[in-house]
Amino acid sequence: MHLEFRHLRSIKAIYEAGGLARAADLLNMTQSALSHQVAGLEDQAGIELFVRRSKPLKLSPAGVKLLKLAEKVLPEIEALEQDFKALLSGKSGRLHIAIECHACFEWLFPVLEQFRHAWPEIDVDIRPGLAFEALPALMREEVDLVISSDPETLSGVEFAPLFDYSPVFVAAAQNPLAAKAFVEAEDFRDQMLITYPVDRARLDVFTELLTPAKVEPRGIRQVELTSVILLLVASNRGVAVLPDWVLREVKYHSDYITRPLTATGKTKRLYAATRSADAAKPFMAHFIRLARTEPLKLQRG
Amino acid sequence: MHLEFRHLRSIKAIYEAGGLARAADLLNMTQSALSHQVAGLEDQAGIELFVRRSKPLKLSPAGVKLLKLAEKVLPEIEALEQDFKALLSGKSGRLHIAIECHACFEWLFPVLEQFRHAWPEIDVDIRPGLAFEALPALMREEVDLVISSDPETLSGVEFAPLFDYSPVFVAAAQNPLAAKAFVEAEDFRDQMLITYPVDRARLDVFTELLTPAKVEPRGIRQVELTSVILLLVASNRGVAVLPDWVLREVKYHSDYITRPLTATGKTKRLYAATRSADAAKPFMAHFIRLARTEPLKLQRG
DNA sequence: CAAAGATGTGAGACAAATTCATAATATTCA
DNA sequence: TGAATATTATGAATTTGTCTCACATCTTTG
Repeated sequence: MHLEFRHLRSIKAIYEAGGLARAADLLNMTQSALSHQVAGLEDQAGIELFVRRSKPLKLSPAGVKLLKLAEKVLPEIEALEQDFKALLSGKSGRLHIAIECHACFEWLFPVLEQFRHAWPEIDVDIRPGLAFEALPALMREEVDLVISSDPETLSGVEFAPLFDYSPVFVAAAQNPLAAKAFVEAEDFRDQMLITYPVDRARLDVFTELLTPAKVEPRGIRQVELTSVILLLVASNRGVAVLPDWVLREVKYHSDYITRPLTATGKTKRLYAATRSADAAKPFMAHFIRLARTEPLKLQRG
Repeated sequence: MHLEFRHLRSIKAIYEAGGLARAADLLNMTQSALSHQVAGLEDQAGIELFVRRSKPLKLSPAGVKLLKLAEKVLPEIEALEQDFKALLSGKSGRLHIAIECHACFEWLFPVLEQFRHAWPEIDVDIRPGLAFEALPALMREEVDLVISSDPETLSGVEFAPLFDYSPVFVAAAQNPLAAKAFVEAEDFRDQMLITYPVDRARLDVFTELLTPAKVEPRGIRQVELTSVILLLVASNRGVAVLPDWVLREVKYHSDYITRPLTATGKTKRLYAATRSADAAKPFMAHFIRLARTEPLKLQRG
């Protein structure tokens, strides 16, 4: 049976108009075409849709079923067209975010909470699966925004600066390094280092300090959750380097000490990467604005 | 936007097959045709349905919405086709019954109760609106079965005999006519006659007795409900003539007397009229079988 | 970087839907 | 009942749109 929407529209029109000729008018076609169409459909379905004994065509039982279907399905199509309009106008859309920096959860959640409030139609999601390369995924439209601290010049991708942060050393209060005003690469040589379970290239300790100085810590332990890292640090099972916004609560806690990396401290900048085509969209702009201002509040504590 | 089922099927196939070429196979057409179709649809909708940066075609947000629609709508079409098959095979169908004889409710309800049990798929209804001529309505397929006591030779319509019944006179026990062993036309001359509110031609009292004898009762009161008629009769506000199956409960009740019409009694036969095309359908045959046997149980009390 | 794999494009073949003109049929009203 | 009116059906010609074929273009992969 080769049913098409055209047929549903026709059935509905014939029912509502109460006759072929009037229905044909509604559908902007000739009465003849409608007659052919109905005949063809009845032929295909092998069942009569109308009772022809009386002249103003009347629906048969099968016709009634078809009409019911039409009345259920046709509105759904119109709804879809509305959805598409919303997508085009930018009220609706998708914002799937890939984060390269593991600790970004901390400030991203509050930002997303505010964002969802302002843009309820947008399909928001975070893809923490760092299993894939984020920027290629962005270009393949698998994700729509990438949080990264390494801007690249890439055609079709724009990097918007978000905010600066400092990777900060954190250790237990009883750790010998508490005596120092700041830490250097050499200080890690006899420390157990706790990191997120990601590649070294994405960990500030290594990119900013250890790799350039060719220093290897005594050991490395990979832990997924920020709160667990802090737990282990508190009991002096290791030390860690985390972004300042993560350490805001810990900073004045007596169990911990926090120290800058090197005498001057290190500063890094986070960026939001989006496809150029999306960059102009209002909801994207709004998200980036939020991601610029909200984390600052966290950093200030 | 000129969406068609074809497009829904295509979207679904492309999604499931994970690529144009494989999907085209599934749909029994060339990859090229599918490509054209998708391109055309995207053009119409003015929105891209697929992400083309990566080669095994991937759905865009709009495409996902379309897919969702497809997954909702396509099963409904298949369900419809099943419905049609059921209609054709005779498992499903419509049985709208027109009754010319008003008192038939009494035996029709029990019959329908049994019938609905056996044929739950059949759309059963009673059309008591005696405002219309039943047989023309049958031919126009507005109803599917007519209960009548006047068979006619009509092409395309078949009359199946159901059962015989007697129109029986009923009056209050204190009515003077209680003294008689049977009633005749003349006996009605000074009685208030209670009837259903239908044409005289459809009332047994008139067709069998009064009209041939040219007797007019003292008065006529039209009442819709059988139980109300019996109520009025009990309080001697009038007399009535009702089919025997209606009087089964009343027969041995001390408030009432029942008497045959004329010395020999009158006998009439009820018929079920159906369109010849429907007569062979199993559910019709079953209904008629029930309508032959069930009322007898009522008549016997 | 070349081969393999996948999608896009354009012209022509083909099928299906539509139109026009007109026939057939049903309904209405006198 | 029969003419007038309204409604649906039919057939041939035409238009529209879809599909196929052949080939170009682009991506991915080893």
